[in-house]
Amino acid sequence: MRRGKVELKRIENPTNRQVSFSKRRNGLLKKAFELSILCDAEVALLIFSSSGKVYQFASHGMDKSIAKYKREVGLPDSNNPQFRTMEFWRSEIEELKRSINTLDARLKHLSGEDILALGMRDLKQLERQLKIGVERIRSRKSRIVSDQATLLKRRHKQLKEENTQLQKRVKLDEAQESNISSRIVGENACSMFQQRVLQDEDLVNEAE
Amino acid sequence: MRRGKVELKRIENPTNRQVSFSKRRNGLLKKAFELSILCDAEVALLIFSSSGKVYQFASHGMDKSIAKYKREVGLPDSNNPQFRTMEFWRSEIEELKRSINTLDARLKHLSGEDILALGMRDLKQLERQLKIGVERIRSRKSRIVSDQATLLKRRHKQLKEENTQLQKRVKLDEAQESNISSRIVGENACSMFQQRVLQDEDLVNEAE
DNA sequence: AGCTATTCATAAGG
DNA sequence: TCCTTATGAATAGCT
Repeated sequence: MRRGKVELKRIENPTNRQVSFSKRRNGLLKKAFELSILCDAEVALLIFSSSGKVYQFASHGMDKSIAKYKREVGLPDSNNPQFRTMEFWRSEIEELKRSINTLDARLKHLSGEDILALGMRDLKQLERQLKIGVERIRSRKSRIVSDQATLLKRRHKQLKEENTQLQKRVKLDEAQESNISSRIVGENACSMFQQRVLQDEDLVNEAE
Repeated sequence: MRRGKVELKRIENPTNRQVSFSKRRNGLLKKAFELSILCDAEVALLIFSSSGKVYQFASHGMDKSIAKYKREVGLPDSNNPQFRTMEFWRSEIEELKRSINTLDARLKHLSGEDILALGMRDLKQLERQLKIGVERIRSRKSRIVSDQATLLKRRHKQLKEENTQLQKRVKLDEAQESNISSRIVGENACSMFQQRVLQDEDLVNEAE
């Protein structure tokens, strides 16, 4: 039974505080609800307990009421993070789209498309640029071809040397009247030779 | 003096409703305040009157409480508009960046840059494309030159005709013993002739 | 959680 | 809008 009016300060006893919280919270939620019904008002109530739990009442939806609050009270705050972030993204996307348009136009020009609006000066520069590109690509192509030719020559030389060695060995074997172990060595060497030749054919085909 | 408990429905009498709103609003705000003090809770209360006025109480700041609500309640709702919008923008930007990278790579290749990783097949296609571009640009250039040549020829013809007419007129004037009015016509015709010649010289220069 | 004494809130009326 | 008043509602402290 209540003795005297309650003092307006934090209830120090944790148990009493928790009990009071529970009762007053329900009372507040009930009164918020009643106000919204009886007086046809939009009421939004958020209660966070000190232990972190959330209790809420919102007659017209919490998000709707928050949006309304932001609109009516938070409007002059144009440097709120949401607004800034949105502006940032908008400008970011604008910039990216501009980049794409520039790149796309340049690409078309280099392909000889959409060049009707270009003047003689631009056309000449474009042609110069294309010739440089062609030259670089030709140079790269011949570099690849010449590298592969070098490789072929080296392999050819290796093959010839192997061949010489093998012929020597065959002669040696024949002279010594061949036995089983030497025949096996000879077969292995022969399959290695065939493998190399196949690789070289691939290289030649690709370089065409 | 209250007779019987209040019925939980909208108060139809507008005056009574307004008075009740005023009283209950204050009561609710007071109780919200008491709850926050007595029980050490975070309380945020928004009341919108039907006439549009906003009343609020927030023990820890309205924006702070709203942010806390969004964090704790709005987060698991992954299909809320904010989250969707953010995801949409992120993917939009990703896609744009990918487009830019593709265009940039293609542009470099067409300029003969960054082609070390390309194979013989790609290089050949690139060269073919560049040659097409060069051909289109050359074609456009010669079209411009030939158009201008046509224009020059037509003007040349016009000039010759004008010349003939002028010579005839001069002869006629001389034969009639020239007067003041015929001299003025002769001077105008002469300046027109000089102007045309200057324009044609510009055309020839630009076409080089 | 339920009870109860007590204070509080507030509808109606002026 | 404020005051008054009667009365229902809320709730602190206890069990």
